[in-house]
Amino acid sequence: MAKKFYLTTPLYYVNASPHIGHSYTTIAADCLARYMRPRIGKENVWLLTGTDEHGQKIQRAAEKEGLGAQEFADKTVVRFKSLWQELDISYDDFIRTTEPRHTNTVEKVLDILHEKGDIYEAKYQGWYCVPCETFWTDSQVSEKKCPDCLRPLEKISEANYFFKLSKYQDRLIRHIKANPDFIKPVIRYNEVLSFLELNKLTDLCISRPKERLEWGIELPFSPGHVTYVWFDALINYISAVGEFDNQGNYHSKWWPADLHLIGKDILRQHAIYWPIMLFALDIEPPKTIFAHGWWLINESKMSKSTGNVVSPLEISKKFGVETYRYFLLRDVAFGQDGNFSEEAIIKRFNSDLANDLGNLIYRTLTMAEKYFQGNIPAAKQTLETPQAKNIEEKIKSLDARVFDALGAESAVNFSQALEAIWELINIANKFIEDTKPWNLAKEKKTEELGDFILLLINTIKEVSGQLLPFMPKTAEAIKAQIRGDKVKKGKPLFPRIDIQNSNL
RNA sequence: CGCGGGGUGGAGCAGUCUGGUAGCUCGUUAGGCUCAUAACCUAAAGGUCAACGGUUCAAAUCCGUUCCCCGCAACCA
Repeated sequence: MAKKFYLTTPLYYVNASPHIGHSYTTIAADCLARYMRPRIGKENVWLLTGTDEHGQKIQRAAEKEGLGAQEFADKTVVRFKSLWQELDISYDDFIRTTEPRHTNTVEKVLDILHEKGDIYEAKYQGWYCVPCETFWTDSQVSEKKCPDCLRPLEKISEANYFFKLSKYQDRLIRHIKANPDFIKPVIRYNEVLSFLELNKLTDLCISRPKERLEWGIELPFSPGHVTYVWFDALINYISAVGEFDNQGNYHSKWWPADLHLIGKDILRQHAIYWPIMLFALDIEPPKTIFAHGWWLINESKMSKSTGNVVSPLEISKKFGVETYRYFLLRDVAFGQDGNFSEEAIIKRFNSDLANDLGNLIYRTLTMAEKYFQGNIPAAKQTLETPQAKNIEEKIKSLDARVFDALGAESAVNFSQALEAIWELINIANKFIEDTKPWNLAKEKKTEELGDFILLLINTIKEVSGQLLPFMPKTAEAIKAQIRGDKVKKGKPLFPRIDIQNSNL
């Protein structure tokens, strides 16, 4: 396993409230960080998240509310931070693109690349919609009308700065081919590679004139321009954990990032722009970029215009944080799209959490209290059944199976890890049925009964340990019921949701 | 003829590379059991594996054709 683990979420754009997609990436990242910490040492894991606060949309949104851009960002960033608190996100650092540590680094990067000749000035032609204050490229426009408001456009030409993506295209292709784990899952790897092989990259426009956009980081070599979103935002991954020296060399104990977790919608920026920026800066690219899928709402893409945006806060309040985390990480294989609905959550909750996990704990502790007055029986080695042996083996091998799914170099598969945990839970439930403890009790076979209970308790302990990164509070709640050599049954952890009789 | 992914019992998926009795979860039905949150356990029903054609002793799996769905197609967080 790696000696250090630096992982990131994207910087979320603060023009609106966080939605389920933001929470998905962040919960996944948190789960991985929690998984890695005990394994390689807390001090060797660094989880970075943060907010992207520059750009036109924020400037506009601020104006709408009669606030300054910074003021507006300050207000929105709180929504993200408090959501992360609610969802038990254990980030190590939270960076905002308006912080000096970031803006300084961006300026430095711009200077270095400008001096090197990888950023150059050029005329830029396109169409401008005066009422919308929006710039459109030729390819976006048809019949000289604004795609948004359909009003006539003005042809404009302005000077802007461009970054030489094209110069590094071949190198990027070589890098991708030499590093099969660079972009994951495979479908995204192929998508990026074939895109690069079939298209010639055009240089990236990285500036906006201040007359059109004021809210951004000024280009050090052209005070009339600010840099444009992606060039600003991506740099956070290095600005948060290191610095450039006077010779323009970057130093960081964390870089290269081990994993950038992103949504598939921002794959191109991360898999093409970002590594090329790093090539130009002579910095090693990240080890892996993993693009996960989307949550669809009633089979369709979540969007503000259709009004089907799901609030993570609302769902976690309704079903519990632990349920929310579990559902997102379990219901679809990481990388694929999923369908989000309350029905789907309830189904998972009832079958996995209430019936399988919750019930296993509850029935086991009930027996421990009923037959042994809450004492965990000492081992007597009387259980020799194949089922018992099987469980013992499964307990021993669970850690490795979860590791294969989650910790191994090329795997980030939360649902597979959870499936492995649930396999043990299900075997334990069957084991109870097969052993028939109620008969052992009637026949006064106390030693067997004791060994049986002990094995179940050991199962539950292992399960709760493995569950920790996914559902930290649940793991704690389970531990609280099994302390030392005593058990103390609490209320059911996941009381079944009765759809008919609930007001959900 | 742009590139790519996919169409498998009611739902969601695995299996396709390395052909050989079609598997998992949920749902449905029947039974069992009582430690348990109407839970748990067992069993059953249900699929011509999109269609057609080919290769083969044998195809969901290989080849060809057709139909359908979904991503990506340059600055969009």
